[in-house]
Amino acid sequence: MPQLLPGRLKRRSDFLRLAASGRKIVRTGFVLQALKDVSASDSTSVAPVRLGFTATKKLGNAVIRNRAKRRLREAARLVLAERNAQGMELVLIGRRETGSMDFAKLRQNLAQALDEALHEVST
RNA sequence: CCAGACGGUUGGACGGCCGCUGGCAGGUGCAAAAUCCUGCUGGAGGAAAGUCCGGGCUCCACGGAAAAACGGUGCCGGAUAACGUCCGGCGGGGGUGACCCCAGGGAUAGUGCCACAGAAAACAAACCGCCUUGGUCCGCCAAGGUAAGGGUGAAACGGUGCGGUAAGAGCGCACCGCCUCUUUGGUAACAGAGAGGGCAGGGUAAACCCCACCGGGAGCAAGACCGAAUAGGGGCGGCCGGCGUUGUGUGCUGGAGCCUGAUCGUCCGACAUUUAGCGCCGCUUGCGCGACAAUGGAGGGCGUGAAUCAGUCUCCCAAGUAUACGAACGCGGAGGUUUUCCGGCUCGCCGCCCGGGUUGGUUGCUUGAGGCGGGUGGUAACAUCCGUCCCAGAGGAAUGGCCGUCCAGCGCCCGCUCGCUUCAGUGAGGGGGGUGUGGACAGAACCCGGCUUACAGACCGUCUGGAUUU
Repeated sequence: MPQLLPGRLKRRSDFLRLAASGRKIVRTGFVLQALKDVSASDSTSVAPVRLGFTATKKLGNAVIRNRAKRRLREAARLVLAERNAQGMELVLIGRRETGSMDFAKLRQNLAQALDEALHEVST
């Protein structure tokens, strides 16, 4: 089946909703918040997975924050390509080690966390 | 070669796989837009940072200008769109020097302040002193003169020397400094020279202040356009609708008025009847005419004061009545709040149209005081001319993620050369081999000119001081 292109979460209200009621999974390199997209659950069309990224000022200056977001975005792109996460809303929050840790490890952690989140939501 | 001063350039290179975003071309679509696919091509900085100055641009305010207030700037000249920036000078200070630093207008407009110490901190005074005179119990005391010396301080009323004097003092003189005037050079800041003045005018304006000059405010989240759903606003049409009160419209009754008619009043009045009288006869109770008057009277004229009736029309809506109306209120009803009660809330429904406006979208948005190369003018900042180039435009915010090879740089090991020295070590050097490590500060957000701050290093040029060789 054709994988729909992932959409983006952009509004502050979306992030707050995920933070309040999403499933929260902490791993080295990131914090994952996942939630089933309620707005699209009853419709017949398949909803694309929606992604959001957060890097707070705690991480450092703009260069460090942007690098953390870019690495998370790339890891998510690779991990989501081999999974079906349709109808999910995901938020990835950068941590202090996101920009410097080994990328393969980051990708592996994300895959595990995502599988766990998918399992939890589906049951 | 060492040490240093100043200015400039640069801010790792190459490749592979996978992505993001702008543009162009082609394909997909009847076509436009959008989407998707393919190819080509562009895609962070010297500070993109801090947001400290100055401008462009946009909106708002404002009649022009000035003043006041507030804020800023502050030697002179130039550059510039402008600046608190830059360039060239001047003055002061530092350095052997190349060079560097300066918040550098006014203290003779006025007000204030100057801690501690010191006798005294700005207006003249005198703690220790020095000198003269007088006194003396020989310790010194009193009066006067003086400001050279001592002491305090960041700073003490020009400095040094000679003369002078009781001791002293710009008291006099010379030089230096200062002030005023004149003059020379310079656009000017200022510098030089001369004359005069015995010297006034302590510091602080990064205290108030004075003077000169500059400044309207807010910012691309400016501003402009398009505009979904929902709610709300306005208009039109259709449909349904309980009761009461009020309101509004309409009809009738009603009220008022004009006009007309009738009634009425008055006048005229044909005509009719009656009558005096007259005429005629056929002379019986016959026929004809018939004044005045009376009565009746068709009809006509006039009449407004009032009244009555009818009608048309107009006006009014106090009252009555009927009817219409989603206009108001109340009741009822319905909806919904899980159920019941109470309370509160909402209430025509449907359709169409209009306007405002939020999320959102488009625009502003990158061709500009533009970059590069060269010529000309200028000591320079810079100006100008010619040629050439188009060089990021995101929007929870693209310009990347991962990997490999290499180049600087740094560390370690092996070997080499030279020096020292107890045959074992130690120091220095260049560069050969191996190996590990490894690239700073930092991310455009409308755009420019600056300033400030951060920064691993690498390279180039000019100059200064020192050493060595010839």
